[in-house]
Amino acid sequence: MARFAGARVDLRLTLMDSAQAFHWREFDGAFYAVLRGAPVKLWAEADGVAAAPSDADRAQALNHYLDLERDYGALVEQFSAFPVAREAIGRLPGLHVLNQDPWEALVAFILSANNNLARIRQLVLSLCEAYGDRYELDSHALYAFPAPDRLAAAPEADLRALGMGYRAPFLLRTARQVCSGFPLDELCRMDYEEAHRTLLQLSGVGDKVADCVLLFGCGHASAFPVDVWVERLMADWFGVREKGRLKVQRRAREMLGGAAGILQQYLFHCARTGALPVNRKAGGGAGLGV
DNA sequence: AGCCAGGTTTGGC
DNA sequence: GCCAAACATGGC
Repeated sequence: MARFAGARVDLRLTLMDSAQAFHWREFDGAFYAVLRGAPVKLWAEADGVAAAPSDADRAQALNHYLDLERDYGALVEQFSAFPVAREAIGRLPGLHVLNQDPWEALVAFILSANNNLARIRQLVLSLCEAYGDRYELDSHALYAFPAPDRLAAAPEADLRALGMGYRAPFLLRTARQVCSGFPLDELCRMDYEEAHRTLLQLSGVGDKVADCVLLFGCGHASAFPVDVWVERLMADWFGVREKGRLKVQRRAREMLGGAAGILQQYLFHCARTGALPVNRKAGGGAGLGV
């Protein structure tokens, strides 16, 4: 068993409740998924996190996946110019931004378009169960994310039967693009602008989904996905009331800098859960008195 | 019944 | 470049 002593990450919040990954499952207080072709179990201990099964490579991979290298304690100081940032960060101790596989983030967030969290999770799990390799751990069946070629070979009607709806052809086209040489693994080495521009070539990927892939799957911490909630919160809490979401994204990245995306997760979660108040109509707000 | 959900695509100016 | 409509599905 591998131990990550002193790890402050809140597993349930980060893996299940923060809407950045959708394929983790919880059994008896532990969290299970297939990572890099092998099933993993994570659970909280008195001082840190434990993982099984364990080997040196896996521990190293998990350390990165859970973003344990980042100094989350420094975030409040880093965003001290924005009182609402302190408020949001303080309310969500242990929320980390995962370093996921870019393909997995890409698939999950294509499915996220104009969709709700419960259904995104259901679709991702269905996709894994239908096309991913099956594993078993602690007598629980676990399914890996299907590789691009597995998805590319699926009939569109079958994807629709799983509930993908109009996103089925997007997913198919993107799977084929990835199979025929799209540089998914090089996005992490490109600068943000180039990586963002490159992702827009994929079917079903617009500005927002591209930013999710960059933030959750490519280590681009400055990527700042602007969805309905973030659009509202940027208007209400930061006074950013630009017309389009891309403009809001640009303003936010200027204001918040290299870790904009990390803060985005805290803000997004507070807005979505109502922990901090936002107006439903974007731009209508009187602001927050903090 | 109608609106909403971590939007994108398409087609018209 | 900006704008509106269409797009599947399920929960409330």
